[in-house]
Amino acid sequence: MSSFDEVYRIARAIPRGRVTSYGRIARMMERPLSPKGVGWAMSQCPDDVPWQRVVGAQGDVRTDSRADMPEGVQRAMLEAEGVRFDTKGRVQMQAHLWDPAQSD
DNA sequence: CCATTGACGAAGA
DNA sequence: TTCTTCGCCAATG
Repeated sequence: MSSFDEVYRIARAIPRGRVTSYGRIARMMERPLSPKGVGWAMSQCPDDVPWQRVVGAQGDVRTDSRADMPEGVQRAMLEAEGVRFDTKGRVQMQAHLWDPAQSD
């Protein structure tokens, strides 16, 4: 299994309404990638991966910088599954961070 | 092989 | 709290 496949396997396990960060995924791996490595993998993930549930360590939406992706899409998708944002436009990590131990 | 560019993140000012 | 700087690592030309 390649490192990228492991990134996708972990991302697919994130439940609806929960989020995690690039760096956390990096550390969950058997052979850790750098956070940027995970970001690169996510930039070309398969369609069945819930990419919107992966945000920056402080809850930042990072996909708005991409020209091929309309701004606001990630936030809209997350809000549609119940994720709340703070006044600065960041995900309320305290409330939505995914804890694999609970897995729900 | 070298330089540059990311869907990053921690540390310091 | 916001802004810079720097390390990280895979991909691309």
